[in-house]
Amino acid sequence: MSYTIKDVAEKAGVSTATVSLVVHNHTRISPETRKKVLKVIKQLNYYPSRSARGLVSKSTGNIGFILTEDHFLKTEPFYTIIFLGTEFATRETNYYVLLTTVNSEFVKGEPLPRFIQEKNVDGIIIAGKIPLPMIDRIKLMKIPIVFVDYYPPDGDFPVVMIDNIKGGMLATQHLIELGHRKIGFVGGDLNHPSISDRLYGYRKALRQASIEVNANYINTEEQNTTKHTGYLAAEKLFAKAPDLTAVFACNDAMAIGVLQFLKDHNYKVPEDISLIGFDDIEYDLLEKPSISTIRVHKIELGVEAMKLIVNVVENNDLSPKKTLIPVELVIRESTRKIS
Amino acid sequence: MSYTIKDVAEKAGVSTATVSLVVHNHTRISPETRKKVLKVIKQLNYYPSRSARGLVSKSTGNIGFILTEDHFLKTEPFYTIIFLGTEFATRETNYYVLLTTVNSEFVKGEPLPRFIQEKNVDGIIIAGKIPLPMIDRIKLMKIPIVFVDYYPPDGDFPVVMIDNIKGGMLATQHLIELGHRKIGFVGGDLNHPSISDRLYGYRKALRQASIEVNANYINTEEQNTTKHTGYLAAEKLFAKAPDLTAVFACNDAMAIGVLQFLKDHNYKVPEDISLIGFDDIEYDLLEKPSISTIRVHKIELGVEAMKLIVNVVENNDLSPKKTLIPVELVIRESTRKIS
DNA sequence: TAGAAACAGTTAAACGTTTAATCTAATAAT
DNA sequence: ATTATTAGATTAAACGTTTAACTGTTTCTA
Repeated sequence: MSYTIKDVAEKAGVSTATVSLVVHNHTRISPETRKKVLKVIKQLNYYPSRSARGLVSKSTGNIGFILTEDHFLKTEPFYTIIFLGTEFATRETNYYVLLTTVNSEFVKGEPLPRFIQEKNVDGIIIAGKIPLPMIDRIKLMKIPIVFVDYYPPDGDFPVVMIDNIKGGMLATQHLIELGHRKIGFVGGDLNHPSISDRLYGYRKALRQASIEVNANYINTEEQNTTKHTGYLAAEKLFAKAPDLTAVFACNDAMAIGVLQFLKDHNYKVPEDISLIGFDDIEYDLLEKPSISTIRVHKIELGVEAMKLIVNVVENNDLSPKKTLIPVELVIRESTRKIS
Repeated sequence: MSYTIKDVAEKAGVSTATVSLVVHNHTRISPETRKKVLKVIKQLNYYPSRSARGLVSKSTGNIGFILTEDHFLKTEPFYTIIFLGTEFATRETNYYVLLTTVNSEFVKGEPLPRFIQEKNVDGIIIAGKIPLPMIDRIKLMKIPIVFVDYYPPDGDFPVVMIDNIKGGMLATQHLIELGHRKIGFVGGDLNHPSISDRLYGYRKALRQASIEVNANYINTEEQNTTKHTGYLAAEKLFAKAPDLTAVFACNDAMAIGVLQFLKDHNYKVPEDISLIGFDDIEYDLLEKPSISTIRVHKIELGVEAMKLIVNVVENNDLSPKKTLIPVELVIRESTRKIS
């Protein structure tokens, strides 16, 4: 076994309490004693036992990370990168992240994730949309929660969001600056704040440029945001509005579907139609033309979520903070000046 | 706070020891007592405290999962799915998975992942290739290890591997059955057992079909297996062997690179050249033609790895087991009968 | 110079389990 | 009828920390 606090105490000629105080940077310890103890700690390569610590402090040192299986398995890595961000952030802290996926349909009475049942987490990060009834159940457990890239309509939790409105505006303004006036919007589930905000940004940019918002230019019938639904949405959109010169898709996956539709129907991108997406999924397997997009710093979403939940857990700071992660326009090959 | 073993004991009118024995399915308890206790446990929704348990049993209940950052961020989800598999498998057990990424270059003296330093895991799963010096350092910590989709040249650890030889043979045989005789192989780092085994399978299939193995048909100069290196490898391959009618790429990412090269050079797939990959990355964003491949059950790789490490941890079963996960041929649009 | 205050460290209880050792009562063996 | 065995339950120590309360010095204050 490893060394314990007792070993350190003996070797340093102090009590275990002193060692503990040194480990916790308590002020009641003289510099010399601190130095002496720290030296022994280093010598023995001592690390406090999490179990012992947890037992007395009634905390686990774990943060739970919940997302739906769909989101995890999604072909473009988005939420997994956010998860990686939380993992990065834990390195600055004393926490560990426990990931679990949940079903996107929550059957009433279904058990909650094991780490919640067993109360083996001090706090929870929920990434992306998960079923509302599940959120209600989790709330009952009285474990602090922060949301990332989603939040439920009611209840005010700390939240980390992409600056979606700004992103929607940037994308639309980019197209406007290129001379486009007939700009389509392809979106998914408007109950998702990320998507409705992107649409809001689109509208706002148009209004600011004194361009009328045309309902025929907007398709938000699809519930999911995949290549496939992007294709379908593009079909409907161009059936209604064949005069479009540009399309803003609410994420890259849909943009790729739109692109496919355009290729299949002999529109040239960007010659005939300009196309812009959102998310900047880092996927080098894609073909030409590369798609202009709004870059989202996924790692940072995770990092901020972790910082937020740690703050809640440690300082019991329940003020429902909302952190916005900035976005940036990335111009690639799929957008160009209107001809 | 939650209820403790004491609460259960009191309410059931027994000692805490009895409750503990019931929880552990010990035989020394009469059926009536067991029933009584279980009822109270359910009533109070009691779960034993991990910390308390860990303290006395000197175990953490955690399994560490290590992979390189490159592998995590890899654009095609492969190792992340394996990780998800381990998470699935934990649901049947009492363990939790702690993931950490490490740098693919290990600088001597660099600290090990935190969960190793702090001894906060009972066992470790290492996924994919990681630096050998790091493995040596980890070995010193005397924590059980299993490898998945990679194993170091020396040392015999329990290991979960894809049935790469079989896969290599299946892919090659498929091409042979379609009438191809001039079949190229595009590979990466031969120090990786997965890749060398796929090449071995390729050779074996050719020999079995009495087709001479032509060194010009094989390119394994690239170290990485990406779309980009696939493209480069295809360039070199076709420079040396312009008469090829089919290519077997050692993974799908490289296959996509090869496909790009072929498109750029006016080869039609599958009319002129048949192309097959390996891995079956589930990525619906790709374009036509869809690529035939060898399907790998990634979830199962993770599940088996978890089973293996739990077996090692709980039963101290150190026999270096090697589990092979079966593969299957998936025929899509990129392969067809030679014309 | 007495008493208060500040400083630096120690003592010991508590956290919630597990488990070896022990006890008790019932049953079996002689 | 006595002893041995067994089944079923309990007792109590141990695991490695944290921390409130305490002790003994030293330094300050009036």
